[in-house]
Amino acid sequence: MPEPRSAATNAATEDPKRQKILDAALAVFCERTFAGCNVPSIAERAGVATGTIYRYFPSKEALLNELYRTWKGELRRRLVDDGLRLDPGDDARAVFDHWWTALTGFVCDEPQAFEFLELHHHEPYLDDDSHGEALAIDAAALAFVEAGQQVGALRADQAPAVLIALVYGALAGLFRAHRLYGELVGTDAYDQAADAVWDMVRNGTTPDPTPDPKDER
Amino acid sequence: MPEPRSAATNAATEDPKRQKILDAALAVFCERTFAGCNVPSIAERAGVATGTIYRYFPSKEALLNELYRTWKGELRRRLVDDGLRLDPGDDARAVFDHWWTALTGFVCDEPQAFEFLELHHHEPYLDDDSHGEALAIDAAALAFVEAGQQVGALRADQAPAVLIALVYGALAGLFRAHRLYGELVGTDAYDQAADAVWDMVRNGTTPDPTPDPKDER
Amino acid sequence: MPEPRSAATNAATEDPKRQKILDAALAVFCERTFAGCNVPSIAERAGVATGTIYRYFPSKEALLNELYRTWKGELRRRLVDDGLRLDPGDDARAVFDHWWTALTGFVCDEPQAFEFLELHHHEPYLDDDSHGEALAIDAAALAFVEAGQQVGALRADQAPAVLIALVYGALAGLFRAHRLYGELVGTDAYDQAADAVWDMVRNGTTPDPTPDPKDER
Amino acid sequence: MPEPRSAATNAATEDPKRQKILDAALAVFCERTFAGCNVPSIAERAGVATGTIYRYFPSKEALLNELYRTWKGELRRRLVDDGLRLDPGDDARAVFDHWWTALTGFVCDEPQAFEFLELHHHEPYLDDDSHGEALAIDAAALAFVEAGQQVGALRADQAPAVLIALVYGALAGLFRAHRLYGELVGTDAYDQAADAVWDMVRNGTTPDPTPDPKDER
DNA sequence: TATGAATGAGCGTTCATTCAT
DNA sequence: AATGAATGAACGCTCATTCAT
Repeated sequence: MPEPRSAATNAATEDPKRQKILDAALAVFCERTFAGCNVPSIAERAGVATGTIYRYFPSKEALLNELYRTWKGELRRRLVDDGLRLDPGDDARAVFDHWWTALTGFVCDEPQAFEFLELHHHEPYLDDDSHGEALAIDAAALAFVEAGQQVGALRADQAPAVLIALVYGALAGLFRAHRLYGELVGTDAYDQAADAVWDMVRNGTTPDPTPDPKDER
Repeated sequence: MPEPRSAATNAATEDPKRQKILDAALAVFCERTFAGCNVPSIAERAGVATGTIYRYFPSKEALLNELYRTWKGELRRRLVDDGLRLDPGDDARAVFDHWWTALTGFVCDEPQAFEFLELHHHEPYLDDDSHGEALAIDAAALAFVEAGQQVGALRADQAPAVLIALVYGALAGLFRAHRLYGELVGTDAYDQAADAVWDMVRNGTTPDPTPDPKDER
Repeated sequence: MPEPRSAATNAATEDPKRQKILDAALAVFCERTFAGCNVPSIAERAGVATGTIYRYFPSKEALLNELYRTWKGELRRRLVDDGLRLDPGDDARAVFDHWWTALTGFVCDEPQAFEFLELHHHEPYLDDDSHGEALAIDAAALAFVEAGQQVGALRADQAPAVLIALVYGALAGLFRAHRLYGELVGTDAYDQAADAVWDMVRNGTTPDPTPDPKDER
Repeated sequence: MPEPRSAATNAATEDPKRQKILDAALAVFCERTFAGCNVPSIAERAGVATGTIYRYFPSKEALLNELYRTWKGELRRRLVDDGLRLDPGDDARAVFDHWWTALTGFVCDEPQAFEFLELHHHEPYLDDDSHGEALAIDAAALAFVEAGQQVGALRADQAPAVLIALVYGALAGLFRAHRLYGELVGTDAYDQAADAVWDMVRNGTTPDPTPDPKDER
């Protein structure tokens, strides 16, 4: 069982200088995107010489992929590995809450990492390992949603992939609003939004009480 | 009902070669992002020589901004200008449907444009006009949501900006899933998702009947 | 005997549009130098389309050379051809005055042409014809100066080429000062300077009356 | 007497690679002018890669200005700073000799630098520092000439600026002849020409004995 | 091991020249 | 004959990467 400590505790990441470079790259990639920044700016942010970067990473692209793999992996760990500890008898809302908490926990603990992932998920520079990490999350989420639908806890009028996309998208939207309009959308908004997002995916929301509520049941 | 003619019908965009360059740039920016592509690749896609680009646009950056302004403007037109035609007496769900239809209509009619906007909303290269177009949409959406909350149609336990972020984010999530897993998430998913998204923002969803889990079934 | 009318009256230069291009090029070359300007700027100044320039001149370089040849030729005409009309019995100061007047006349009548010649005499783009025109002037001047030295009118302590260089250089210096500090150095300065320049080249200036003036005689 | 060490002994110019680039640029600017040459040709001449130029100078234009400022400054040093060491009691010819020697010394020691200055004094790319250096020389020369005129040593029938222009122009003319017809005009011509140039500016040349042409012989 | 100067391919952009109209 | 849009080689400059120190 993996240790749930920070992503920095990867096997490969014991070297503190290596970590400083990764942190600096994360920050710079967020500010200017992968293609929009240059390697010396990462080195400067890390407090090392440009050449030093190439002692730890074979290329700028490899740095991107390591970062992507690491943080997408950390997200997966929070979502999936901890998810396995859930009691199968837990009710649906508890399962949802677990997922939402894991998601928002990641976003609040590592906002830069989340922004980085959002910003670079479509880069043609990502390698198969990076994509694999993303797919692993999707697969786990899919299984949970399908189970939730089968027990009637989650609405069945949407494909599982759609529900996942809606939830993840809603979180990403919240995050973006938080970044842009920090004053209007505080970090507590993530918790408060749980109810609304749950209403989107749960089964049994009362339909619009338009003509005859009985028909709807 | 919005006219489905393309945003290309702008006054400034009658010149077909200019339009070919804009279309090519849209495609290339989507595939490789602004900073990740080079001008000759846009020229090649447009079927013109590199120098020709500069007869129509003063710089690569100007091309990005024209594209951003044009398409964000088209989205605003669909959302806001047509929105004004709504009868103020329309009920909340009808207003929501209008917005959702306008949003998904744009996404389905111009998927590349939507992807481009999603991909470049954070670029430091965007000028004031481009940002202004984005702010105009936000302002209009905010007004609608506040009105909806005041008449009790939209849930009041979330800040207006949060509701907007959740809805827009859900759509963007859907779109991304559609791009990645086209087979699982068809284009009809946009319409079907309307109910789920509406449940997220409307007022009056039955609270979870926590006391008695049996009802949940 | 050539007609002393303006240089524009060359055989090849009857076409007024051709002349407009030459005039525009002269102005633009003066302002920004040959290598520092572009062809469209010449066309704009001439009031023609860019392509039209190439109906009259095979290349930008050919335009430079035609201009150089034409104006250096005009200068030669003023200096040499008119010089032949001088009565061989004229005294030396009259000969000098003739040359100085021809030189300053050219500078005052065609300041832009003179500036152009000064600015481009060293260009590697000049062809043999252009250089030939320059050499023709030098040769004629050389003959006059040698004659002047032999009859004792011009100082013999300097090589003929040196005297020519000093006079021409003094004029060019005057011209440059006139351009830069127009207020301090008016156009009448050219005439006034004749005495000073003549004192530089004539024979028989009293040497410094240092010890014994008698010795000097 | 000025120290004949090169201007390269500037504080900012200790770095030998930087100096190699400056030297190469000087040579290439002389051969092809600023606008007529490209940066790779300078790099090749300096024996470095193109990119290396930009480690030492922010732009091609900055290279031009550094060169102009440096060499115009060196000329000023030779003319003005050493000029202050003159004994105020020195007679006018001695003052003139000092200036002429300083001028010709610079031309003979640094012919390329002089040619560069002559070739680029009119560039629109020169910055304020560069122009300032040129103005400093003019101002110093002006003061000396005005003083010379007031004590009656220099001719008063010409404006001070005119006398300066004539002398500097004569030197430049000599230099140009030396470059073009090296065989006819040797480097010793600079010294020999001092008498002639002095006769141009000093007071008290015998006026032409016009009354009796016989004396002229 | 760490540095940062050096490299040169590749970038965004310009411009002499061409050619369909 | 004249136009000016189009071309693409060449420009000034940047930057991922290398390597002598």
